[in-house]
Amino acid sequence: MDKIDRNIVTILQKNADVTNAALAEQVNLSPSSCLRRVQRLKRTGVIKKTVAIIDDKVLGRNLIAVVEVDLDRHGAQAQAVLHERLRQEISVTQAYGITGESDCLLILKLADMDEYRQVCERLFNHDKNVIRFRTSFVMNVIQS
Amino acid sequence: MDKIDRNIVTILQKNADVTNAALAEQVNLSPSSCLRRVQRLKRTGVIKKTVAIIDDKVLGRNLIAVVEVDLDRHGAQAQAVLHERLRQEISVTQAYGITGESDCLLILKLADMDEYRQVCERLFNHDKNVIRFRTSFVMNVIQS
DNA sequence: CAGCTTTATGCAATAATATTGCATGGACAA
DNA sequence: TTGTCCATGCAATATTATTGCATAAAGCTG
Repeated sequence: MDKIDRNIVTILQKNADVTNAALAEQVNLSPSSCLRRVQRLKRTGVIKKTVAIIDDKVLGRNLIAVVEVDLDRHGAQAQAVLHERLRQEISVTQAYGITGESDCLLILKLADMDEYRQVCERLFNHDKNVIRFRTSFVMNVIQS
Repeated sequence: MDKIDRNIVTILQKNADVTNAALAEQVNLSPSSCLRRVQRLKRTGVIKKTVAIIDDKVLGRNLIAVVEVDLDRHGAQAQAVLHERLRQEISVTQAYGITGESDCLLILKLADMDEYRQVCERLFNHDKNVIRFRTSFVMNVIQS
């Protein structure tokens, strides 16, 4: 993990569509050396995967919600159930355990309010460990 | 944007490393037809870009912060300045204008507390429009 | 429904790109 | 120095993406 490797991941993080030859030129390496570095970065888990970024509007997932969740018990056992449910839920794009007022922060990408209602039903209303949750909706995306 | 297109974007959203031939097989198309669909999806902006997902730990950006920001004035003019600064700041990975108690929600990916301090300095302390901000730190990533 | 236009499809040829073997040279330790 | 290890570049090769073309399907219009 030297300077060149960091250079490579910085470039691929922004745009993984570049050809190996173009990438090699940007980092001043021959295509073969560059490729072998990329392969190693993938093999060792530095590059976890590459994904396509899809326009949410097109897929009809234009409604973004931010949910703070307060939990009753913080034992590993009690939380594991919720965590698993969060991972199952396709609209939950991010979920963090956080310090401060609340215990969890979720980012949801939803089709509409009806889907929001359904998700809440599944995640919270049936879980006694969830004491309370507060939702804000995203009015404008400044950066993502 | 038919069923096949949706199928394609769903697959590429999870893994953009698949070869065109493999993708074609998964959606029951010939490689050439499949490729032409992918090209169109890119051309029309459905697929915005493809990026490599990098292990944050490796890059030394292991500290995630969630920041809620309260603004004084909500005029477009006053907000534009902050928005631009948010976009400049490399550690700000997401920024949303939201409903509810606060006005903005930020997700920061940081190297350490010192970087957090510096970012706050740059973003908030010099901006009279920022009345208050509250930060939570991520203890564990449940889903991302 | 026939006739027309438009669009998507698959095949095969071609172009572009990724991948590998191999020889060389630099860095480092004994 | 000498030997080992590893990264590098070149050139050959293997994969993969891309395009031209003929055909078929889907819409449209009268």
